[in-house]
Amino acid sequence: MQYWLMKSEPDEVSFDDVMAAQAHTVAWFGVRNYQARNFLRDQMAPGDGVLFYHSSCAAPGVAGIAEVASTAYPDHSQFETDGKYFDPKATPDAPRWISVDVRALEPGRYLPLSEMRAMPELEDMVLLQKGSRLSITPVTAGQWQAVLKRLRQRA
DNA sequence: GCCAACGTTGGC
DNA sequence: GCCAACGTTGGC
Repeated sequence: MQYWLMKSEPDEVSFDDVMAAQAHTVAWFGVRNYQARNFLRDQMAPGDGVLFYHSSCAAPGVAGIAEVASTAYPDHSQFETDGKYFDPKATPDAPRWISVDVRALEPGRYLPLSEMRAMPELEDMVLLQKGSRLSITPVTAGQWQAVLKRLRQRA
């Protein structure tokens, strides 16, 4: 069992959007970075823990707890010729980009980035390293525990 | 394989 | 909107 932090722009897909979706589950598509793709393809497994992070918004931070809900499969959006995620070099026989399904489990107290930066347990978190901008980053068990503890504190 | 130019991310 | 940091592209 591994843990991850996955970034989403709440204007696109917020944690509440996923909670409201059928079975609290959505396809995670649109990852167009090879390192993040490789995490999806090679390392993620159903049941892995996911910190659902809101980026590019007024108060970035972790909005809730989710889990990986499928094995990896080709990202449909790479074949949609009219879509912004279309990749002309991808073919159904040789897909480039990968999706997994993500299921929302538990909304938390919103944990802002500013507060995360002040937590000594998160000092080494990949998300918080200078220049880090990967949309999917690994989280250690210790970091996971520290974040969950905060998310579950009463508001 | 190098590297300059360009594009994107994302916090502020 | 700014800008630092990083990734990708493509000429050579």
